Amino acid sequence: MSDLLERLRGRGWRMTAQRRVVAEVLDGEHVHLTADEVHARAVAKLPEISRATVYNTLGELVSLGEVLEVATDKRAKRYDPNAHRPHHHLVCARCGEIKDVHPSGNPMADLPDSERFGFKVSDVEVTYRGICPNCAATA
Amino acid sequence: MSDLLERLRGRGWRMTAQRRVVAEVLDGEHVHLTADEVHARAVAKLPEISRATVYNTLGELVSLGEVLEVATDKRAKRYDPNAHRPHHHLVCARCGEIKDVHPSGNPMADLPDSERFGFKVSDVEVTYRGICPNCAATA
DNA sequence: ATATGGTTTTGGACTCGGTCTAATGGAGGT
DNA sequence: ACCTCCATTAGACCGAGTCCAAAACCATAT
Ligand SMILES: [Mn+2]
Ligand SMILES: [Mn+2]
Ligand SMILES: [Zn+2]
Ligand SMILES: [Zn+2]
Repeated sequence: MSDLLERLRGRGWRMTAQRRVVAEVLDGEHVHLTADEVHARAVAKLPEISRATVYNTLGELVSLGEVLEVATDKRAKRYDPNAHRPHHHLVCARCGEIKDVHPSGNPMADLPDSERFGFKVSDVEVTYRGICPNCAATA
Repeated sequence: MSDLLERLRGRGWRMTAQRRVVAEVLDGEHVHLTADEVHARAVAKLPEISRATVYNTLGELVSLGEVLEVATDKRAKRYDPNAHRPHHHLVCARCGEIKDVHPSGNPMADLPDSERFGFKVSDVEVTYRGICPNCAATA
């Protein structure tokens, strides 16, 4: 049973068949699907769900803070249900696979005042890039 | 006179009026223009330059390693002529202004082996987000 | 100077990811 | 049952970017 689903129910979010399948599709570890991937998997469970509803629902989940938008490549945004434990990403430059990672160290502290240009800095995002074992084998 | 222009000439890149204006537009510090911004500024100097040529030229400059693509927001890619001194970015969450920054520390070393999932990790990209002084004032 | 052929430029059609809208449907509250 | 919202839907629309075939341009050979 989906963690996300539990939390949403707990928050009194109105549950519908469509919203349920979207939440179900987004369950798991290292899940970073595009909207169209979510739609494809949702259709498998509920054939008539529309693309618009998937976008609407994803947008709401993001507003609720239950899902994160991840923009690791310059193509489609990806949706990440792992919103409650802060993490960064490791991306395969060939196939695009994305893993959640938890680097040690605090990059925030590594930005000296002289490099802040008067900004109030509130957030830092780290993206590692490389080649996944699968792609390395299929070189 | 443009540093970029010098380097391109030195590499024997065929220079044309269109390519020159694109290279000129891309000169300077903390420059991170979208393709359409480059086009707009190029048109000011050479009224009939086409959008396609701007895209072609930017693509070539990227292939040559003379310009970097930066994807700090999920909208248009930005083009960064500061390709020869590695750096990261500080982005204003409100207006989108982008500064080049040089954090201390080595985020690469902060990713333990147990968090690499067998990837051959080759690159890391750090994006700081905050509010620029200008936007803070206009709150 | 002219001819030749490869390279560059161009406008427009096209794709892709995403948003918006107006109409329809359905869940709850009375 | 009825009414009022909210959710869902199809499809039009949009911005960023790519692709293509035709035209213009440039370097060189003659
Ligand atoms: Mn993640
Ligand atoms: Mn930069
Ligand atoms: Zn891979
Ligand atoms: Zn700002």
